[in-house]
Amino acid sequence: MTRAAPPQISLSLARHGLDLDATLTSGQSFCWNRHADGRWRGWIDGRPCLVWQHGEVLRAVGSELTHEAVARYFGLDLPMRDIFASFPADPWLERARDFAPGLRILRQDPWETLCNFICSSLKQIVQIAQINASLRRALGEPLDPPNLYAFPTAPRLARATEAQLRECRLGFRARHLFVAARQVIQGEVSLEKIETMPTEEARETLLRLQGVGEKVANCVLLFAYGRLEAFPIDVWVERVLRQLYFKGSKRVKLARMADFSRTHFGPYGGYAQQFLFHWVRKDPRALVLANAAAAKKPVEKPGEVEGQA
DNA sequence: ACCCAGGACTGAT
DNA sequence: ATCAGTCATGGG
Repeated sequence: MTRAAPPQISLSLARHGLDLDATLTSGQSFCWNRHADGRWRGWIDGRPCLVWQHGEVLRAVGSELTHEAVARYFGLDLPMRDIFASFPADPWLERARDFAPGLRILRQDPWETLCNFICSSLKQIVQIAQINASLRRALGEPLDPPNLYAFPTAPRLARATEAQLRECRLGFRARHLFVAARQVIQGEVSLEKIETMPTEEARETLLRLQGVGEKVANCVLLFAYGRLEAFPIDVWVERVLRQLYFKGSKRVKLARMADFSRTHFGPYGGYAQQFLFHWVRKDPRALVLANAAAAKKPVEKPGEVEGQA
């Protein structure tokens, strides 16, 4: 049986701007593979698709894929002008933003995003992508184009044995994922209800899940629920914050850095965080500059606020 | 061999 | 409330 080829979706990026490569390699999504011709094979709202960019045009093909779904996924409805305008006058942040100004925060499926970040602890980004692919192959529903598998649903993961999960190289994260899946299917946490909750309540709800701490909760809030104030602090962000805003002081505690980040970077702090994260990971000069900043002068007075207001 | 990775959980202070 | 130990696994 033959199907009509799905229509090609085309979106103008003239107003909004987008750097597809930077966005898809910035450690927020783990289901995209870049072809040699520059096209990206991946998933939007659980539907397989192909996406590519020619300058100020974004194109996508995939069955049952809509213009609105693609625009929403890439956050093309966000007020980027306001977001940039809300940033503080901060030379470091400006540098990070200028490194990849087309970096955008995605709006991904909450369940898959939750799973990805439960699996993310003490893993490198490439390994998280490998785990995502393994889970699809081992437990996901096979789709029409062969060798293509949907991400396993919560019931499917809860029905799996912990041994099956460990075969996906999850290690100690297998139990976390297994328990979290049960919590979701038993209604202990409703991923749908989180959608309309105030961010703080949404965060508290996510924290009830096994394997979800502050960092993972903030990643899910930011990369799936569009809560742009959520500010995940992983080892990279912690390092760059410490070096740039606390002069390398090892004694500053994480809670204080989170507090500083919220007030300093403002209502779209999550976006600032993503620019900083991508910058320190991808720009070799970032580490040099950050180290130089940290070497300037260690703090003397522990009570003082180091980061410039 | 050694250190690190988009951390969270547990049990002892 | 804070804090070190521990948890698998693969890359560099």
